[in-house]
Amino acid sequence: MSQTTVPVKPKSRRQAPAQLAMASPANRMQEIVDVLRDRIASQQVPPGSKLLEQDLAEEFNAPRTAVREALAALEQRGLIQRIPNRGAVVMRLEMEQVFHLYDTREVLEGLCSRLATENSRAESWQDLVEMFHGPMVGYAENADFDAFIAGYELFRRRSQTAAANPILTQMLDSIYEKTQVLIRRIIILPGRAKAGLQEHQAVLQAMRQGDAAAAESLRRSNMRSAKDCLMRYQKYLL
Amino acid sequence: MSQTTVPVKPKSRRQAPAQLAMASPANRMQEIVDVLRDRIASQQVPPGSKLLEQDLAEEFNAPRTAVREALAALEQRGLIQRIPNRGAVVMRLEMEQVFHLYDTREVLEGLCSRLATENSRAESWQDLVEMFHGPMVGYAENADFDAFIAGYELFRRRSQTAAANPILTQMLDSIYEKTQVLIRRIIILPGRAKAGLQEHQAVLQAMRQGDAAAAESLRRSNMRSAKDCLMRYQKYLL
DNA sequence: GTAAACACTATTGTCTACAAATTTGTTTCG
DNA sequence: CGAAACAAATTTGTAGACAATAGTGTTTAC
Repeated sequence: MSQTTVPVKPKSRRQAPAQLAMASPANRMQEIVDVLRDRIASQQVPPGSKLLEQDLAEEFNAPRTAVREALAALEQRGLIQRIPNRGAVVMRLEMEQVFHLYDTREVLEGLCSRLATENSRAESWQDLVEMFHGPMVGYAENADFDAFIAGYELFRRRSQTAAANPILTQMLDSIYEKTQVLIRRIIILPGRAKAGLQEHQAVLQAMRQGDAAAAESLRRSNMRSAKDCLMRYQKYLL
Repeated sequence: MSQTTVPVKPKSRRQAPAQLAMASPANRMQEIVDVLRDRIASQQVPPGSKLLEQDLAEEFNAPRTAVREALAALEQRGLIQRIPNRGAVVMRLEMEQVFHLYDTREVLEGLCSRLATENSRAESWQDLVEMFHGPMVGYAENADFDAFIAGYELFRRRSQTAAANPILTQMLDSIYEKTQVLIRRIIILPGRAKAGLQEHQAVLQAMRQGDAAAAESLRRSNMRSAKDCLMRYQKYLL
């Protein structure tokens, strides 16, 4: 009664073609955003670089308007900075900001581990437990960082999926896309790979036992440890 | 040496007019975003309403392009939904999403209280302690919800400022602008105002004593308590 | 009388042209 | 020879026009 019904009219006169799953406004623009996002995150385009609208328009065979919208999106995500009549430059991340990112990431990752543990059966983590006690040990010892990082990302993806919280996922992703480049630099620091491995093992053990509180606490410790390492060696990094 | 220098040229030939503090691309567009944000957050425009580009363009005396950019920004912030050739509607928040928001908010508010405590002198919270033991008690008893909520917001602002973490601030704001309407509905629930007041008093006491860990823990309890209240009375709310 | 087919209207999406501002290059004066 | 002033070119910002698509109303056939 008091429920003010939606102005949406479900009067199905002509069936909708049922292809609603597409990108909202322009799939063209979204592609530009994705490509630029990858380039920035992987530092193919270094921080401080200028992004010219016309160049991008020619490269993507798109009108300048589409590029403009893409740049607006990237600005909102904090990946580029646009100065009024001077164009867009790739955001440079200062050490201070990195610390802010890691402080925030700490509590979000903790939440993610907790929710993942609460929402899924304890046995479902068995394969990851085995992976982090098996192959991952080898990757760490042999300094096979690509495989090692891939393991980390599998853990993250699985955790996020199990946590089943879109808001959380979105926020974590917005942090990842800014700090992605740092992971490769942290992992090569003295003792970091081994420490990270052990910490992940501890988190996974808690998850395997269904101990959500421990999983959260251990994951947060893990993030703090990574940040500490970052602080100790910051002069060698940025 | 290995430091790839920026393509930015600090060759100061003609001094910049030093008015860099303005909104990035178009201050016109930003205004439209802000106004629409307020209307949506305060539900002057109810969920499910259609937003017509032309109407908005006329109202703001702006070209449709500007309105379009504003809508794109609002979509990215999750306040509206744009369906390909059908326009933009104000996002409706489902109960499930509200719970996701509160789970995430819990850990972020906890972090905020902890950082605020760590970064500022313990004495600096004295005035808020007094406010929450003085005037705020009266507001709660007399059901003066506007003043009560204003007190809450002062606490939040002060905490955020003291925490001094832009990333955190941004994420909390993005949660606030979605749940803002709920606060007025939660506060009137049986016993909620009084419980919230006591919980805030506890958090402030911890902050006043410089106990950052306790502040974080108590703030998280506070958020959980609010969420519990929300769950218990959800059938009366959304 | 109901349902499909057609035409019309309204709204969104895309593109091009023009205006404003900034940077770069050149010249001139001390 | 260096610094300021001027001019040209590049680049961003804005606006409006055109095209495409979805929704609505009307007609027509069974």
